[in-house]
Amino acid sequence: MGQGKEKILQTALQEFSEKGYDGARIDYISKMAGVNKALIYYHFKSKEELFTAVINDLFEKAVSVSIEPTGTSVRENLIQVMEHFIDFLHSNPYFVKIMDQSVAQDRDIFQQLHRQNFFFEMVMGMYQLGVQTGECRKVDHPEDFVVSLLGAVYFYFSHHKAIRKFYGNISEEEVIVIRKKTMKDMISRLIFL
Amino acid sequence: MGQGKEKILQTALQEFSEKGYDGARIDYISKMAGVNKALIYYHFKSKEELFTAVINDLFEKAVSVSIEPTGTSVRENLIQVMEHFIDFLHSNPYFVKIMDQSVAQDRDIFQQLHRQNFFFEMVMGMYQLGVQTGECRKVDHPEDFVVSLLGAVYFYFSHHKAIRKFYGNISEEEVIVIRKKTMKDMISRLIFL
DNA sequence: AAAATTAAACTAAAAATTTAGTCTAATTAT
DNA sequence: ATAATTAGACTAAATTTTTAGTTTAATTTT
Repeated sequence: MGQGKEKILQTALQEFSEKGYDGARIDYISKMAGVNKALIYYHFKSKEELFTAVINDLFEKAVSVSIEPTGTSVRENLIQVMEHFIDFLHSNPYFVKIMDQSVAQDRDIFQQLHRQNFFFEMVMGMYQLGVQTGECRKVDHPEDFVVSLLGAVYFYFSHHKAIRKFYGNISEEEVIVIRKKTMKDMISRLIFL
Repeated sequence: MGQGKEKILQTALQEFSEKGYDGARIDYISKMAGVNKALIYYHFKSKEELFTAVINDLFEKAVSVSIEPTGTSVRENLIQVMEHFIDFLHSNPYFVKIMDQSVAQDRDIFQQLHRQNFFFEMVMGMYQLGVQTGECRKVDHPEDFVVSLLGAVYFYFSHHKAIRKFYGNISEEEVIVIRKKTMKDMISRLIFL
């Protein structure tokens, strides 16, 4: 395999994540990737198939970074998982963008990806374990708490462009540190005793 | 004035919010609105201008529902404002959708809308007042707490399609009640003493 | 040799935009 | 009063532009 295919996928990810499926231009991708347009159609049947390939490629690389918490308490593990989530969103801005583009319009490939539920289920499971071990307080609607927590983490990244200014002139790394601290605080106060 | 213009704006809001700017089709808007395509160009110079008109129209109607908390404590007021925010997002699904479409791609009209900051500034101001009156605890990075809270509220609505299933077979109104309760709980535990 | 890649011109369809004109109700001039 | 004029709302059809996708023949890489 030549390096063309990989370059096309990279560039297409960027283009799709910035412009969305409809806004993305094949001509532009070929120009940016420095390959001939015909090469794109040599490797991929259509724009739709290129998009699908981009998504699958992204998920393969993304989910391969799996999450195996190693702490000794539910609290520790939950915080580990959340920090991992924050790091992941921080280092994969295209992931967030293309996710949101695909949610906003609802592209069918998205309905098929069961990985969407994965994170929710995991956090939910950890909470339930915490209730069993007596570490977590019982709440009436844990699913709503989990959704709120995930939203609290996700929102900053998904609306980064609009939100970032509220943090002033510090580096992105510093923001990430603050975010982790806040989330730790939130988790502790919200669902632990 | 004929009823055409209003009908076009309504239909265009729906179309843009569902398909995004690039995915939206003038043909489809005219068909759905039951008007001739040329009428759209009679009222609006271009697709871009129609989009801008839709956004402005939406903001006018949306922000006219202003928020004047009437409680006697910062806590009460903050909760009132948040509940109002939840109600607003609940009853304006197009607003949320078109917001997210416009944030994802960054359409320039969006940078111009100062109303984006409005809600953040208000909540932030209320928190600072709470610190002065001794109702709220001091946190190192209040801006990050406010962003997190807003995210916790917003996320459910922006990712409604993907998230809704976690709540099971209850009515949307019931979910809203739960959401309000959760937010009240979160606010109390997170920033009040 | 086979696979990967380029170049550039091309097609067909889709979508945006324009044109040239109609219809109607209100306003103005006679 | 009534004829002339106007202004706004609207339409049908044509035009222009954009864009995905193709083709062909040649070149480079493995």
